[in-house]
Amino acid sequence: MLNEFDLFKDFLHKQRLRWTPQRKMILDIFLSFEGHVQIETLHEKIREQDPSIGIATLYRTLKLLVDCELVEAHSFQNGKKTYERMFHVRHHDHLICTSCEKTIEFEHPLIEKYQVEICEAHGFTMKSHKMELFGICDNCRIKNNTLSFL
Amino acid sequence: MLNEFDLFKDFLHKQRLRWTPQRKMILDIFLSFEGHVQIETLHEKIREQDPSIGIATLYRTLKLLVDCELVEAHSFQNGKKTYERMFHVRHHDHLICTSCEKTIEFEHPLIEKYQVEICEAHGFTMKSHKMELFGICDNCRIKNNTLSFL
DNA sequence: ATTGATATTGATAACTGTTATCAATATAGA
DNA sequence: TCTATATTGATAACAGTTATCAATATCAAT
Ligand SMILES: [Mn+2]
Ligand SMILES: [Mn+2]
Ligand SMILES: [Zn+2]
Ligand SMILES: [Zn+2]
Repeated sequence: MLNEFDLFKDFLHKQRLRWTPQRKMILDIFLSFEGHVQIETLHEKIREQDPSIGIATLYRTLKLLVDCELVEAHSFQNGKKTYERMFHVRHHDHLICTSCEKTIEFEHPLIEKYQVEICEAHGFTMKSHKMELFGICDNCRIKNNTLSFL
Repeated sequence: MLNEFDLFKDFLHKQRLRWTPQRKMILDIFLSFEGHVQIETLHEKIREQDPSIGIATLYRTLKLLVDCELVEAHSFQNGKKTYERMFHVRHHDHLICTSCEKTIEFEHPLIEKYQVEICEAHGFTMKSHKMELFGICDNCRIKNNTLSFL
C-alpha cells in the first residue's frame, strides 16, 4: 500500500518537480506530530535535526503537501496557519474553545448534506467548506465560575 | 427608536471613550455602503471627504464598532478583512464563488440548531460560529466550459 | 465658561506571517 | 557524465494591521 512518501514522490514526479532531502525531512518531521501543527513548531524541530534548512523551504514544502492533498491548511482565529495530516484522515470540522484553544473534531453528515444542497440551490458547484464552532469548554467555564467568587 | 449613532455614542460613553468627529464620519461613510466593505474602500471614500483622517483611526474605529456589535468582521480566503453592518441585519452565513468572489448570503435554521447541539454534546457553550461554503457559481462554470473549447 | 485629566489623533515605525528574488547548488533524465 | 532546470538558503519585500508618541481634543467637574 502506498504511503505518504510514495504519494508525495509521485506527485512531484508528475509535476516535474524533484524529490530532495529537504522535502523528505520536512515530511518526516511533519508526520511525527499529531493533529494541528504550526509552522513554528515544525521549524524548531527541523532546526534541531538540521539547522541549515531555511524557513522558505519549509513554507514551500508545506504548500506542495497541501497541493497534493496530503495536508490541509487551516487558518483559525489568531492569524497563524496550522497544518493537518489529511491522508487516511476522514473529513471533519472543528469546535474550538476561545478561552484555552482546545480543539475538538467532529462530523455531522446531515450538515454536510445540507451544505451541498444550499450550494446547488444557488447554482453553485461546491468545492469545499469551512465550518468552525466557537465556544467555552467545560474546563474554562468551571474555572471562570470558580474565579468569579474571588 | 435608537439608531446606530446613538448606540455607538452610548457604547463609547459606557466605556468612558469619546465621541469624536472622526468616529462620526467613519460610521457615516461605513453606513453609506451595502454588504461587505473593505478597509481600502472605506479609506478611499473617507479621503475624498477629509484627507486628513489617518488610516490608524479608521482601523481603531472599526474595531470599536465590532466591539459594540454594530459591525461584524469577516476574513475570507484572500487575507483581507471585510466589514458588514450587523444592526438590524439577521444572522446569515456565506456562499462564495472562488473564481469571481461573488458572495451569496443564506440562512439554514436546521444547521444552526445542529451546531448548538454539537457544542452541547461536547460540553461547550457556543459563542459563535463561522460557516463558509466555497464553490463555483453558474456564471463562472459556463464561462470556463465555453473557454475550454478554445 | 474654564479647567484639567485623559482619550484621541495622525504620522509613521514596527510587527507578523508569508512570499519573491537571486545566485549557488542539486537533481534526474538523456 | 552531462546538462537543462528545479531547488535551495539568505534575505529583502510585502500586506495588513498594530504600536508608539507628541500634539490636540473631549467632556465631566468645577
Ligand atoms: Mn482537525
Ligand atoms: Mn453577509
Ligand atoms: Zn477551554
Ligand atoms: Zn463566480
